[in-house]
Amino acid sequence: MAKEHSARTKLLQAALRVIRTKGYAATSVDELCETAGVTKGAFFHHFKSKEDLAVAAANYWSETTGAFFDAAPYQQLQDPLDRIFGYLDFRRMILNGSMPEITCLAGTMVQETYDTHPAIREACNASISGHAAKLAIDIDKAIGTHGISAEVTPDSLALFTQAVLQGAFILGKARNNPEIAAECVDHLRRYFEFIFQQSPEETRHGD
Amino acid sequence: MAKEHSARTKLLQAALRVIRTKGYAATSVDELCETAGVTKGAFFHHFKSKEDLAVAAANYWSETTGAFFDAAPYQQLQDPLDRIFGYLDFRRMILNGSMPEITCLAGTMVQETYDTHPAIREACNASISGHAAKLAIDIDKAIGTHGISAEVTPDSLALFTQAVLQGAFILGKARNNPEIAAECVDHLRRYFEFIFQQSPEETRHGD
DNA sequence: GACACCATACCAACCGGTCGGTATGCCTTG
DNA sequence: CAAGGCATACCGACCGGTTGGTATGGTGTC
Repeated sequence: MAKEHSARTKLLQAALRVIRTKGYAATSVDELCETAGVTKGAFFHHFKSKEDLAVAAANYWSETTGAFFDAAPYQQLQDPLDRIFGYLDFRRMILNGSMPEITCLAGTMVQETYDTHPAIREACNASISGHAAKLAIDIDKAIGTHGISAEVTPDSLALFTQAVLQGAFILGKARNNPEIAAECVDHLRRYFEFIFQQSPEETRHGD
Repeated sequence: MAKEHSARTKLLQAALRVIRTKGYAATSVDELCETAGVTKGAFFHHFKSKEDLAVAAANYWSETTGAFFDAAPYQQLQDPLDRIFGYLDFRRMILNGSMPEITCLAGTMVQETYDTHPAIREACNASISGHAAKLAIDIDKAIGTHGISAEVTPDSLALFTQAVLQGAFILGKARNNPEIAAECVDHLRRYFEFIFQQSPEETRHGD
């Protein structure tokens, strides 16, 4: 159904790049077609509307990023707590690049569509909440094996990590500098160290 | 220069409401005029372009929110650390309302304009970074009077609070529920408690 | 009468979406 | 295997409506 270099896939990849750069509303169908190197006819053959493309792009985003994190090296660690810190260090490490490359499509789109395009909102929510749910599993296990000092639920804490990341992207965009995003992840990591009562020296830090 | 019910002010207030609901690009000049109850002639008399309106709206946002937080009751507290927790509890308290009412104009606009409209990006950055700078002053004082366990800078920590808030808004929009935003502020408060070594019972909690 | 303030009429460019048509390949039937 | 039948993939001209922006003229106030 989804060959590698079909017009549909090229349009989805173009959508990731363009929408992350200028948002959903400012992205025109014509520009998408030009970036993908296909015609308008191809666009409306595969997607019944611009909104439909946005939903498909959010789902495509969920699939590709899901596979990306599933294949990350930290997933091989046995201890769930190690995987959590591995995840945080990994997220900090991949903050290298330009803003359109490192930001989240779902977070960008949902900002301007949550009230006007329910279908897009739901697809973006599935992407963000689904990603958090995977992390919540490890958090739950880590609480079971390592204990915890504060009363926090795995789901709430996992969603908080996504909030920090989304906010870090906004700060990075506003200041035109991804560095601040890395600092935010550092704070987030320190919060996890506090919660799981680890000294900062006990685990290796990103750089 | 800025009478209370002038066409200019009505347009700025309309911009806050509409742009926070559907974003900058999806907001048309016509809709802004209709919402404000003025004509297009008035719009282009006061603003030389749509982008100019956006910059003015971001500055208007900085002014009004700045005055709002300056007048908040927690500012009367003597201890800078009390003011910090007062700020966090206040931010949590004002998370009542619909998403367009409680979200940040600057954070919403900068997402879709950072790469294409430098003037808007800079105005949004001034709003967010300026707000953080005020908080950083109290953080700096609190570190001086109370000490601190981890090595964090006031600026970095203040910006982190803004990242959490911005991310909390995105989560709230994605899940169509402001409640998750409040939970994020709870986590943020706990992080501050860890950093300043306060037990959670020592200070009064929001509700 | 100069100026700020605003209303009305209008424009060219661009928008999302439609439509008639073509190229290709697979399946079926003889 | 030849031919018919049909589905998928794609093309690009075209459409009505909307866009940000302009041009011009009126009206109240100093």
